[in-house]
Amino acid sequence: MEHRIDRIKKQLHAQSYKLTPQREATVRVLLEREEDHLSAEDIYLLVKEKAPEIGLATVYRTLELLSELKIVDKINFGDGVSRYDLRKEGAEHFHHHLVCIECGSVEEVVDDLLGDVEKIIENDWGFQVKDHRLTFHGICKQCQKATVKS
Amino acid sequence: MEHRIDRIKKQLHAQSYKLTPQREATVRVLLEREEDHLSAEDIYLLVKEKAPEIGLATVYRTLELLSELKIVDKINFGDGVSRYDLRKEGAEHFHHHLVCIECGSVEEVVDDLLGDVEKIIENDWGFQVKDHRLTFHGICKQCQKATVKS
DNA sequence: AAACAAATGATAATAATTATTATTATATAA
DNA sequence: TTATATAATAATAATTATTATCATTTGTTT
Repeated sequence: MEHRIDRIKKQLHAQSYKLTPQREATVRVLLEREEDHLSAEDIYLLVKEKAPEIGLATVYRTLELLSELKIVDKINFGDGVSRYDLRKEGAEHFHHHLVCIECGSVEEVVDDLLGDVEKIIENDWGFQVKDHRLTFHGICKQCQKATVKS
Repeated sequence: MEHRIDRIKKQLHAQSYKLTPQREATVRVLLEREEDHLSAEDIYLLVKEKAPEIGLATVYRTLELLSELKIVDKINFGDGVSRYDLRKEGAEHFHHHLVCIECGSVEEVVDDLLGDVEKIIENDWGFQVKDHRLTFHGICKQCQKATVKS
């Protein structure tokens, strides 16, 4: 964990931003809850446990900054809320998501499955791909089992 | 166009909803501007030209209804606004989008490029895919040319 | 220590969306 | 056809997420 904090610190410094205590507390929450897809409000409440004096606006500002530096990805699953997701270390692209329409669970797919598709987009459409967002909506393993049973 | 209105009318009736004049006006706007990706506010203003007495809430309600019936897809490109996109006739899945990070233009990719990827998701993850959202962010043809010139 | 810039906290403002409510249109049953 | 239930609507209030403002604090440089 400290290693990753360090890396993020360097990424910030490279653009002459500092890792303030508030920013560090926010990053720590993101690291601890890496599997989750937290909203700004969620993150705010969790950061408050570590640093009760922090303001909501600071959390938003920090997330915005981390977003610009591609340290986190801002994603929206269709409810009106933005969620923030740490990029895996060294990952060039944003990972994919499987959203269950029954139970609302969100699973991450880290493999990049879009290599071929991106080639098609670049060759046939002349569109230079920089990043992607891919989300599948469907029924997760658990909910499939539940349906069979009932 | 009348043919497609008719189809939508039937889809509504099948769930015992009616195609009221307000709903029809909304659908007509969506059909006329099929290539665009309009926000609820955009649609409201356009519908008002046909039916000036319509209320914004009705447009929202209509779009919500059409969304549930999978007649339109609600999509969010990262600005805080939901956009509404008619499904192509007979299309099983939502089409893909190419969003230019320079000029903001949005291009549609109607071909379904995800067949193989969906198979992987179903086989390896045991996730039963019902629909997908795929958006590429990058630089469109026009902006690439512009960059070379300058 | 003085001066400057960056970052923060508190809170006001904004924008998108949803809820409420009274009214109107539509369909149904006597 | 008229009475009655139901669905849909317009207007607008309320809510929610996010952004902007601004006074204060922190940290850095000279």
